[in-house]
Amino acid sequence: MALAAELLGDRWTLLILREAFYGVQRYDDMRQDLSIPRSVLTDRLQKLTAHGLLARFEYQEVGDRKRHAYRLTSAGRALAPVMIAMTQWGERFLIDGPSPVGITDDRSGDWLTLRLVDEGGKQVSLENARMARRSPA
Amino acid sequence: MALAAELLGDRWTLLILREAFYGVQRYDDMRQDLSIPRSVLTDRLQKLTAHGLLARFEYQEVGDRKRHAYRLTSAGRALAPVMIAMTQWGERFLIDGPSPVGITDDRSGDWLTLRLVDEGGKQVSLENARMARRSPA
DNA sequence: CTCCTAAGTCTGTATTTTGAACTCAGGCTG
DNA sequence: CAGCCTGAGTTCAAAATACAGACTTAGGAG
Repeated sequence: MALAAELLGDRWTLLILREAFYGVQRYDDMRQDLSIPRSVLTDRLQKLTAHGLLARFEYQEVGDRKRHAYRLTSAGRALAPVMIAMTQWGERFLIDGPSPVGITDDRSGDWLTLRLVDEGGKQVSLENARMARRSPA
Repeated sequence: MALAAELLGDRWTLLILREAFYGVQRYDDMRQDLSIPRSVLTDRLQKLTAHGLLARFEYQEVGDRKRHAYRLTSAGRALAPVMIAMTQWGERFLIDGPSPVGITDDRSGDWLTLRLVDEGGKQVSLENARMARRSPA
């Protein structure tokens, strides 16, 4: 968790990843959406790429030259629960209502939420959750 | 989510909250655990308190004067899923193995994990999760 | 051969972080 | 009661980062 915090813990990285989740892949689109300074965007994209959360790829639109952009890797996509958890928290404690985007099941269309489940798959409330040290050496 | 990222998105805030989840309440204990500069710790504790994630309280050990320290509010505790999600992600992609702390159900002792569930409470895999805009205005 | 655009790099200034020293309140010790 | 100790800060200068804006580069279009 400390390592994850080190990687994600800065003002822009989480927002850049959110853009990536939204499907934004191009430098200038991110820059406009976020109003992020170019040098910082360049730096963060490089770091995220180096850590394997984003992959740089070339693309070419018809009648245009090759360009490159970024998309989430599987490691990047696996951060979805973090995003969802932050969104759900923000909805409850920051804006007191649903945010404009949510998560759905692409088969049923149901809205999805994150829950704690035990080893048998049963849902457990946060009230009953405790931190515990693994393998009490 | 952007608001949550703004609040949590810095190198130290998440680590301070983790300390709070571990039960660390005192300034100097946090400072030692994290090796965080005093001025930054003071600043972050103030911000977290101002935002209602931590509450400052007085305590007094026998034969000692009153001091104060910090503990999580309910809004702070509600961030647990974010911490858990980050920890689970780190376990899979950063350290490739279980981290030294996990979450248990305090009644059964079962280890708990975060899962996406649909409106009926059924678990859904991340593969089937899509971002969607709410109330297509 | 000049213009345009996406994706950068460069540069000088402003803000933040850092580490180290200093403060302050109160109990304890001699 | 003078000085010491400890937890919880504040203050300061130096270093690192972020910022805004100008500049660069590659290739297609006019």
